[in-house]
Amino acid sequence: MTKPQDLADQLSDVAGAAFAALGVDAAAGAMRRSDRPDLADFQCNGAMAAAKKLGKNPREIATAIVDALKASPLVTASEVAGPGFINVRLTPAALAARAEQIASDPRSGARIVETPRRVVIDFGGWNVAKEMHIGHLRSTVIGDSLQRLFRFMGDAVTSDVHLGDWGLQMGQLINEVKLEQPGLPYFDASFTGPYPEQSPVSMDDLGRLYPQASAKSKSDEARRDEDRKATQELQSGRPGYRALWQHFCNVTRVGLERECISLGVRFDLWKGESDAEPFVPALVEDLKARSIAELDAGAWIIRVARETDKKEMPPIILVNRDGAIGYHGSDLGTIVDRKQGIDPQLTLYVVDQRQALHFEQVFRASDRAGLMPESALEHLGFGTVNGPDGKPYKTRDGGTLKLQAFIAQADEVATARMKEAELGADVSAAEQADIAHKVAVAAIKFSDLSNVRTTNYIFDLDRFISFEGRTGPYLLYAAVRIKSLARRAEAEGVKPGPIMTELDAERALVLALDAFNDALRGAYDKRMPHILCDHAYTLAQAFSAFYAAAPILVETNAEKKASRFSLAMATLKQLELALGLIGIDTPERM
RNA sequence: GAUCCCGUAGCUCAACUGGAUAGAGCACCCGCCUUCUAAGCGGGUGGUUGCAGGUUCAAGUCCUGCCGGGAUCGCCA
Repeated sequence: MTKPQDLADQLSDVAGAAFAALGVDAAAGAMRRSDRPDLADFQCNGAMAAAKKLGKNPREIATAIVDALKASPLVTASEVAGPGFINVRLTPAALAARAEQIASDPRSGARIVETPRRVVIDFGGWNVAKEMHIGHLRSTVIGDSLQRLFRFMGDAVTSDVHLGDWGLQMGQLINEVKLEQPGLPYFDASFTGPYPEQSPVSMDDLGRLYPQASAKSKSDEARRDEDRKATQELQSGRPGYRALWQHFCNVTRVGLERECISLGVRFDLWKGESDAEPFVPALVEDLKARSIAELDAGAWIIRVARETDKKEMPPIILVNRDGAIGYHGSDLGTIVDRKQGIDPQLTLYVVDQRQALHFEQVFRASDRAGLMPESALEHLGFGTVNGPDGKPYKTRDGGTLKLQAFIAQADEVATARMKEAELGADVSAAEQADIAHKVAVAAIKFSDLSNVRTTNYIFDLDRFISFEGRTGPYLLYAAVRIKSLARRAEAEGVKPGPIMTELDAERALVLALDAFNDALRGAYDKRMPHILCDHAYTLAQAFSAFYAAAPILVETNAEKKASRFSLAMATLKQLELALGLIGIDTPERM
């Protein structure tokens, strides 16, 4: 990390040096925002642990640290509290200086990583022939937030949607189309082409055929064998199947791209499992030659169990007994592809938590095979989206809620809310629709991302698209009020000036702004977007309180007016930055 | 059966990896628009953190055992 430092880091340096002087690791000096704003701005709890190590009285040690802190020009008051808490209150000058720094910094006080890495983020992972539904929201929204965050922190990110386009479901689908339209040339092995350019199936057809085929394959052993065979033939290049499969992919992609535009999500690569296919044969041969892959019950497997394992660790199936490549094999092939192309130092897989075992297996196999070390591969699991019964969300009629319908519904509610509030009456219909959509997307993304990534959550439609309280629209509202303020200020010729922190609300706002860097670091290190959501909300809240308590344009004192205006503008910049990292776009008015 | 995750206010969720008086939002009650957008602000009610032990200056957080819910456990992805 490089300069400038946030207030906690500046204080930590002072306290850390004092601890070091006592022969304790400087890490003991870590300062953080106080839990007790009534007592302090920042606190340090290191004295207690240090006292234990040194066998000394914690209050005695804390007193020594306090003396050092008091000598700092940043500190106006510092004292020992309770068993050895160190409390610090900052000088107005220190707060003002930090506020100025944030106000003038395009990154709003956020630092950047020292050594950028090449990072691949694999998310989305939608399946061909399946329309996006509510269950696909998390990977998309979390992955997108992470790619924005990692880029902002300075890493070289490549995002890849990694479509599910290569497994058994493709064979199932081919056979299902064959049942319905047996006369198509795709099924005629003697047909020499060319195949029709027009797809024989629409997305609606696929949406109908897919569950149908899947159900048959599940219940009917003979049909399943047929599906396996078709899958194997597709994978080994049967022209008719390839041509038909290409139609499935194309038809699906049109719909997926539409959702991406609607959600404001972008991928660098639209690769799929099938793109790993060219890398697999050589990989398999190599692994066989090195005896890493072994033949077992007709399948080529890689054993990944370790003696230290507490749980059962099944081997991965590199090539199944039909000669087809499953998702184990294609995931390894994908690693080879990325290694040869991008050569990432870190790969993040944003995939359902239920696939944790799968990724552990693949990562171990990759490590054993010398493709990429386990340490460079990370599965970022997320919880499932459940209904009120605690089971994966279903609509009242038992079906899945399509993402497109869900977004449309959110748009409608947002539009209705705008009318109700009589806002935006003076803008064009097109702008109104644009605002409503931004509000809807903000509501959806914030609802999802503010949950801890790893836990399941209960999906409540009304709560998801509610616009009051701790919601995406609340954040937009705060930003929009500042934008409105900026327009008026412009018209009145108000200019920003030196920042002062007189009122409690002003102090609180500066402290909130200062916390951005720490929130970013937390969200980045832990790959947890909810920490960013939390920060954005806290900031918006601090601003709303400030906005109510501190008049700006009507303030008669010119210095106060200029200071508050500066604070407002600094807040807007940081709020928009933070929202941008969550994937939320701010309208000009609402 | 084995392994892992979860259990916090009526509801939905936080809690900076062991710190002070466990915080938000919704719902409910009381105030605030002749000052910059009331999708807002201020205040209030609401907790034995599933249960029982243990570790220590300090436990929602760590260890053990229960209870309840969920997920996963070789040729589907």
